[in-house]
Amino acid sequence: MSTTTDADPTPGRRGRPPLPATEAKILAATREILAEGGVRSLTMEGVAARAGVAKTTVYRRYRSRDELALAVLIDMVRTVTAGPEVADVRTELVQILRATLDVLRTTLMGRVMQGLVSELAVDPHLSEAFRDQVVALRIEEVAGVLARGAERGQLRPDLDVGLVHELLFGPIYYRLFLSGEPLEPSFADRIVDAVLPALVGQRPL
Amino acid sequence: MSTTTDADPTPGRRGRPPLPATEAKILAATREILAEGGVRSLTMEGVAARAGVAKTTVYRRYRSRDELALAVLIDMVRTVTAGPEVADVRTELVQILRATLDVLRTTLMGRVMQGLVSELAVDPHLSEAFRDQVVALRIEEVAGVLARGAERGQLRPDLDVGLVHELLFGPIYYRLFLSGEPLEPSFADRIVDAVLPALVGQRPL
Amino acid sequence: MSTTTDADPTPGRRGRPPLPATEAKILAATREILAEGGVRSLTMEGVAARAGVAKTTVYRRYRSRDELALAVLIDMVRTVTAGPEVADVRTELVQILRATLDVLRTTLMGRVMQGLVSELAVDPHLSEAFRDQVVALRIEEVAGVLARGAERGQLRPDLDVGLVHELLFGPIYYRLFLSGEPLEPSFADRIVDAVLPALVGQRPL
Amino acid sequence: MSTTTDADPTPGRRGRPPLPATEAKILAATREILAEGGVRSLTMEGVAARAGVAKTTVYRRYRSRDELALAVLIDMVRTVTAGPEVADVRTELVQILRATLDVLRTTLMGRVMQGLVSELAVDPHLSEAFRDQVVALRIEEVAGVLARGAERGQLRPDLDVGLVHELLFGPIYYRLFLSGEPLEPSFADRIVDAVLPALVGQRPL
DNA sequence: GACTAAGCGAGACGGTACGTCGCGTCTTAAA
DNA sequence: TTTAAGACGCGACGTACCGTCTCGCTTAGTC
Repeated sequence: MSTTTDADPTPGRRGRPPLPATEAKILAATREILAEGGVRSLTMEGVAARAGVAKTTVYRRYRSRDELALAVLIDMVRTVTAGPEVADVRTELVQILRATLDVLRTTLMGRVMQGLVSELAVDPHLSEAFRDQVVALRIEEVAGVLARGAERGQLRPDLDVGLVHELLFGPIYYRLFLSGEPLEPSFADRIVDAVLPALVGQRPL
Repeated sequence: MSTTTDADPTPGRRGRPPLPATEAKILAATREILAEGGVRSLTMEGVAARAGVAKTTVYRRYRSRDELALAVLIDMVRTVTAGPEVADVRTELVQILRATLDVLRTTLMGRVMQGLVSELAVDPHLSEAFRDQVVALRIEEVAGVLARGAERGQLRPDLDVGLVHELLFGPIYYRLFLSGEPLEPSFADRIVDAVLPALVGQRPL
Repeated sequence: MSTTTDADPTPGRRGRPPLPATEAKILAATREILAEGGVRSLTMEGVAARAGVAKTTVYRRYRSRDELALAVLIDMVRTVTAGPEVADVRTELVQILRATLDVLRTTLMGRVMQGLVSELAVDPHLSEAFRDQVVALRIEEVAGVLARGAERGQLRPDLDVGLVHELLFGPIYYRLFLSGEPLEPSFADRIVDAVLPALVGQRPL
Repeated sequence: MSTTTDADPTPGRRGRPPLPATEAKILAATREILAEGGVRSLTMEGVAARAGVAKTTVYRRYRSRDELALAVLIDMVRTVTAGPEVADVRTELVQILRATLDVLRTTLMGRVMQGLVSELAVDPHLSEAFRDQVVALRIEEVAGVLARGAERGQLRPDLDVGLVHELLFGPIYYRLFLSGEPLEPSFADRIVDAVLPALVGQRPL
């Protein structure tokens, strides 16, 4: 007998449930198109065709091109795993930035971000989703490092996590979006070295 | 991408000369549309209609939507004037960043940049133009400050201008594009305070 | 195309029987939509929504939009009652035509016919049902009049009922479908007066 | 020198004039589709594809499916020529009706009419165009016959042309739309024979 | 009283066509 | 030669309905 007290997921749901295969086909098609031609070539029509799915089915799940692209992006973020915890603040920060640089340089993530950033900057709904599901993770990591650093007495205890996060990641995205400089791993070290002195100093940040 | 209004003195030219008024009408219409609906609503067709000009006329001057937007953007950058030269490195840097923050916050520049950044990141032709005509100016300013600071012995002499520039401006554009935090003037101080220690320290940047 | 509400006495039937209320709700919704927007706006989806019924439920009863419209039409025809039998051929014919004019002018019947005629003309299945259940009734009436008139010696005995029926009703539907002239009651008199001389004359019709 | 007083056809016209070839291709494609599958299968998309023309180009000329079908229909009506003028009323009327029957039976006209009639009955814009460009011609013919007949003393002089026209053509369209009886040529004779007595008699019609 | 077949709601799904927007090119007449 | 005007082929948009198909629930009759 089943345990009748188990919560039935969405109990009153009616109607035919969405096929999980369809979802997967759409995301796969989107990823392929993105890889081949970038965000410029991403169209709802193209995705539907490539996925072997009706246009209406795509629209039923993603109300816009951007929402779809964001879904793929978030899907990819899941795979990014945090590095091991070490005792040294500098090493930890470098690890975090390097992981970000690696993802942006070696996966679709960079191209998708480039194509998505204009929408992200303009559409509040989209940017909220992005911040909640992507940025928040990175901030958490930085917050953890700062907290541990402060405990050990290596860092000032009154640091503004948001600001530190902006100082660390800002240059990376600046390169991705505007300067076009390569996102080489050593960039992580240079950023951390530039910001770290301020994190230990006396003058309030 | 001709944005000059100078008279072209080509002697052997025949036929009707381009009306200078037309150029102005197009740029004005573009600016208005940009202000009202952002880059999303900027279309060649709309610009032509609003300017009371034929579509072909717009195309004759700007080969694409992006080229047109960039022309407006560059047109606006001209108006940004450098602050006065002072003896203090920190003050100079803060002045530079604050000027950038002011322009992005109070003029169309911010919205235009948000709308344009995806194109800028993707189109080499466009990004080159942007870097040559916009970024280069800012780097020059920073380079000047660093040089004077080194002369006075306030700064290390071996600094990488490009890197410093990225550290300073990165966080600002990060806010503009991704985090959505306000571009308040005090942000300039906080950035400079965070980076400055590294510019005077012993460890190589 | 079951339009009967009679209890189906099939003995071996199992499962839940159709709710009679559902049938009524669907027909009512159809009539309303027809009245408001004509046949153009009649959609299965709309009917289901308006009736508060699932699309599948509508399809289970009426396999197409036209079948549904025809059901409503036939439902309405039932209400048309024949006039009293009188001794005068002319009066009887006028009565018949006038009843038709009245129904077409004052009820939904006219609009429904206008919307349905294209389907009626093209779909053999549909037109057969229409002729059997609607036209046949009118022909019967005319046949009765002609027979009684012949018995009394008022009319030629060799008349072609089908032809007479076409001569009488043709002009009415011509107005309804093509000329747009009003279907006023006096039109009945004028038609009968035009056709009657031929029904009594010597020359074979 | 040109005669400056000559009326220049649409003198102030600007822009590229519509290609006549395009018009022809669209109408040809429409005719083909109509012939193959009837009005049911007539779609703007299909017409555009078959004509090798952009959908927008079709819409630029015909704002709806019905307008397009009507254009083809009117185009076909042009080709119907009147029979020779003879001294006998009956012969003339039979000629007219027979011509109509022939066109409806042997050309696309019948099928198009069947498909179009629902729209014709409902859309005032459409029905007006149809009456002005198609029905009016037939009424003119009938009017001519009646007038000449009255001059010769063969017909009553006070006949209502509109009514006579409805009596003559009503039965034909009744067959086309509702009864499904064949439109054989002899039907013309039977109609005329049925109506003619009333046109010469004493009782006012 | 349990089983079972149908009615029924809901909604996913693959489709077709819709009518519109904007693109970038072209052809024309006027300035 | 520039300009205004507008036709044109094209690609994509987002929506409306279509008719079919699962689902899970409800409601009978039959065993």
